[in-house]
Amino acid sequence: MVSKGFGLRRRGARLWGCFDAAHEKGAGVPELALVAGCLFVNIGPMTKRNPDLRSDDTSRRIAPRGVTMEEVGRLAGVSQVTVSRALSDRTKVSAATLAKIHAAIEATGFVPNAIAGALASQKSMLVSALVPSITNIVYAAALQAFSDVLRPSGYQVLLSETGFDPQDEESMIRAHLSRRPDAVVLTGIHHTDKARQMLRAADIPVVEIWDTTETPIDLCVGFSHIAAGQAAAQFAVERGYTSAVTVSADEERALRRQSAFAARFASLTGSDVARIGCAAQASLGDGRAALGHIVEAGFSKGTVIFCSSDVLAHGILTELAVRGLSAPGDVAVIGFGDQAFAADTAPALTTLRVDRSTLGRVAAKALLARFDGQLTDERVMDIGFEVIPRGSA
Amino acid sequence: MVSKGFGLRRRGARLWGCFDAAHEKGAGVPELALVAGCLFVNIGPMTKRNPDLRSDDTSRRIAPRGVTMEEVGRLAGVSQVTVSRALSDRTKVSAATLAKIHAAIEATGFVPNAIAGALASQKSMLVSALVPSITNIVYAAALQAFSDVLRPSGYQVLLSETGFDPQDEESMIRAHLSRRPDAVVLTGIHHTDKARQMLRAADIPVVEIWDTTETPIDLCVGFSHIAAGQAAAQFAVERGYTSAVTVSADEERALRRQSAFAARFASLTGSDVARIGCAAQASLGDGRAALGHIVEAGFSKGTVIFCSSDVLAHGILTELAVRGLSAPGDVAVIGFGDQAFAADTAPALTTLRVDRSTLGRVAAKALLARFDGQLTDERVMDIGFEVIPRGSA
DNA sequence: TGGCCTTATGTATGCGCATTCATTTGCGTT
DNA sequence: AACGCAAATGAATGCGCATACATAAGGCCA
Repeated sequence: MVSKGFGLRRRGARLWGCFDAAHEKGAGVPELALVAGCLFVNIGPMTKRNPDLRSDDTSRRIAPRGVTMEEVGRLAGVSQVTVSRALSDRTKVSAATLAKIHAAIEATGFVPNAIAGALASQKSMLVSALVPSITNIVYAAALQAFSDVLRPSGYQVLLSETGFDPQDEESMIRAHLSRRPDAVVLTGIHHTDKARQMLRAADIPVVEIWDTTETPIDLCVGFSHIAAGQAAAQFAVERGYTSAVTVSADEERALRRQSAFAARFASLTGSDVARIGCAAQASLGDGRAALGHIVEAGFSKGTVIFCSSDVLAHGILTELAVRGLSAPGDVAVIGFGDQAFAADTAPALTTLRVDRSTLGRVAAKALLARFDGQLTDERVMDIGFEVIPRGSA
Repeated sequence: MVSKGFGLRRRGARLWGCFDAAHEKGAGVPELALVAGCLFVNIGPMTKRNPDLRSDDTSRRIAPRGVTMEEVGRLAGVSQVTVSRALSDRTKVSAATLAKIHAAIEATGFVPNAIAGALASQKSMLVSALVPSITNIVYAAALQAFSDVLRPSGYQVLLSETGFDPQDEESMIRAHLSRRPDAVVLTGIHHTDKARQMLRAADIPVVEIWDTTETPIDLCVGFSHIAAGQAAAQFAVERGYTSAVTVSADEERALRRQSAFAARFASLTGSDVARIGCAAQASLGDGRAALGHIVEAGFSKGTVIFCSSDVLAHGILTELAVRGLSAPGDVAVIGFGDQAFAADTAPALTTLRVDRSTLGRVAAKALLARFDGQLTDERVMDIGFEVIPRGSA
């Protein structure tokens, strides 16, 4: 089935133009190159600090270090503080000084050391985000919006995948907290007790996203999966479908939607709702296979299939076409998420839209408000969802 | 088209079980709670350091700080160094001491401050990664594998999106370098001069991924997009197709594959290859539209369509079905990427596979080797690709 | 002219940890 | 008993920056 060999494999590098960083360190900046070239011998630990020698106390320095504010200041004829001030608020130094400092920065290629800044100021300008999977478009899209809102304010997002296991999440939380983020974003509302305890002790804003709860750790931005499942059932009944099957990924929130759909549909129509499950990361193939099961089990006229994701629904549509069936004529299909492709399937997919960008944006803005000292009484933000009726149901 | 209102919007939070972190700070740890509760008055700057008072020099401290090694040590009856040692290498302290330290850590909820550690050790244990888009599955998948390999060694990945503009990438690089990462991963081989200069000055490993080049900044892991395009053309010709159209996203690497395909196909068959373009983030709808253009322009028997991504190819297949045409009977379709759904389309998609996980893994292992002091002569690693013949061509 | 405020800059300090060197203790050896 | 050595621990130091406070130089008004 597979033909190999078109690609080159493990070709050794040809080192044309090869660059050796160590040799060019400080190039173009004679003053610094000189310093960098020095080799200081170990003169032993100083038994007391001698202020007069402080700036020359380079004992034990063997390897050249990066450019510091100290060096930039020396070049500009000012002290380290002035450089710091020039960078944090240009109005705090005179125009002439600012110009000299910028020139020195340009000449040295100075890049501020945010680690030192964070240690001194107790602000890391880092926000931790933990999601089950970055390859899942729904989390990635929310994070994209989240980062885009935070970035202009100088925050960077430290991202990690937790999988779907709270225990793994706990150890990731610990790792993240060691970096002293200014806030933490978690996916979902189920976390270990230990995790909640560590987060409380960290005493920083925490946002739980993708769900709502009456008992948030701190802030919460999401929507009700139960309401979503119920809304889909309501919609299906209003459209006149009298029988339903659910296909769901094995993932907590998806299962909650599935159950809510099934319960509401059953209570409205009196008919039992069959359930089909598949992996947590459901694929197009899973959807196709699910329809296979449904067809083989036999289904009545007027059946609707509620899927936990648009990908599964797309698989259902694909398999329907392959079998010469069509939606909604033979069976109706409802997806979830309103992913980019949902409007372009054939037929176009009826689905529930959750605005992932809004989710990320709202979470980010809530954090910025907190950083800004604003105390909101609104701790749980429900971004809702919409039923998007298209051709498939 | 859209029915709204099923979701609850902006519901105010009910603050049951509301938690106020500030009030519980240090709860369960009397010793620390006591310290945390103290309010130190400003006694002015010390004119000289008094070693005897050092540990009590908490002047100006108003807000309680986090637990430190110092405090853990105090509780365990040892010094800060010993705590540090216990955490970095448990064999460096006695078993009894280790136990006391662990007990103290447990009691205080101590989480090491990686910022301070990074400043002291000049190792941030952070690797920067810059990709055009995290919502693009191909980058996300590679990053997933990349992180998974680095994590066991204690490294975290700091991720940012650059879009497709080298200028934006440059400013992101600057922001990342300020965090003093231990390595940087970039997408592609086109970067601004300033960016290359900053990276050289940083004097850390740099990996360029998703492409190959004769002149890497440092390391390079990817494959040849030109070879890929040529391989697809070769395959198409071998399959007997005599006419070709290319559909490509407006993105540098995709365009390079397109050009290589077109050139090789033309040289092998003597026929001109038409080109259709679409947005950088090509969608299913773009693929459908592209087939619309192709059909309306008219196409001959034996035509193959080479797409820059599987998504576009999927769109082509979708539109073919809608128009009552089929692949490869009416036109053949070749995708690129071998995404998860490619094997499950109808017909299954013939495509070029690039192992995204391998890409990420190889890049990560190359970095670990460098961190480990291994100097490789192999700076460019070509992970190749494979043509995956399925039903569509 | 003296006092006072403002602007611009410098000095001193410590954030929390890793690291280097010094010290102590315990034990075996001659 | 004196010595040597290893294991365990402590003291001192600084990483690079932000911050609090101190100081200097003008400008303004009474």
